[in-house]
Amino acid sequence: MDRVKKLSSKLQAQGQKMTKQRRAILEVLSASDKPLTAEEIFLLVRERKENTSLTTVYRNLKKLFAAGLITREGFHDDKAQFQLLSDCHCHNLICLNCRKVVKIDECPLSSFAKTVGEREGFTITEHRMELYGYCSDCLQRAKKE
Amino acid sequence: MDRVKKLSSKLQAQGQKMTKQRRAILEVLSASDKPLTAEEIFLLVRERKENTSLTTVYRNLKKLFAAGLITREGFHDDKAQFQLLSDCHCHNLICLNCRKVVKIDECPLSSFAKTVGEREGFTITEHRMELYGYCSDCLQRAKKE
DNA sequence: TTTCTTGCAAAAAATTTGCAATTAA
DNA sequence: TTAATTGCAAATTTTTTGCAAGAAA
Repeated sequence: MDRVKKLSSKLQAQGQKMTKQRRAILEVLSASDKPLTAEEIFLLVRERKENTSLTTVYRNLKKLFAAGLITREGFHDDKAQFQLLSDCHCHNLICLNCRKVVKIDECPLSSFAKTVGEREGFTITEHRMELYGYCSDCLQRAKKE
Repeated sequence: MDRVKKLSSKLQAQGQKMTKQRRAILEVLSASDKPLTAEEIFLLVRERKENTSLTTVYRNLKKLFAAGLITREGFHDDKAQFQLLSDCHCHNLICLNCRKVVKIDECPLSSFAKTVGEREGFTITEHRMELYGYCSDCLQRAKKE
């Protein structure tokens, strides 16, 4: 659980306390290979026999987001979904069927972003990129049906 | 308003009817240079003296999304935001302060996506990329303050 | 006509807030 | 000790649904 420790100190560096509930959220997110909704996180924390409430989960997700530790999106579904921001700069390849997430280490965007920023007069601070498609498992299953 | 017509026929091709309310939503989205929430769309449609209700806006956004005409995201804010899917394959550069959106025509990702897909055993059907930063106006204003 | 769509009111779901009690630093 | 955090209950906000009336093909 080295990763959770790193995140903890990042939080504490911002003057926030590390509580059982917070650690549990980070651990749940860290153990998940796909983005989770607030409610899913709440249930997973409970499964680990940690006390918490949905309210607390919401409040903490908000803080974690503001602190830049997690990502928030609602692209392919109705509810907001949260995910740890990986320490490496990397991107995701996401299966539209099973929502499996594969990390991609390469990033072809850094130089591209620089060029575009200069041309448009922007100071570019971040970017976001995801690839979507179907993983081999889901494709095979689809063929059999 | 050629763009709206194109979108209309795409909808009708799927067996849906073209109503005043639907056209108004498409026009509002088409005229906007940034993603809008359901409520903003509702208010803008009303400003155009078209009858509608929030319910109708929600129902139509859902259909438009399912039909692949619009995008939905909740990345930098709390509410879901909607935007027309541009007919050209292009990406956005978004100012984190004023939310201005600049279209970028180039896309360095097609060949990248293909390579990664083959390596990971995915059939990649779409991708998503956005650049975020601060536009020159916002930067200058920030300096003056 | 026939089927899809609208708008209202009401319901359900998601998210936030007030406040007293608890806990980490 | 003290400032941040929790959990409950209640409030708010966002989104969805049932149903009768209205509009498009």
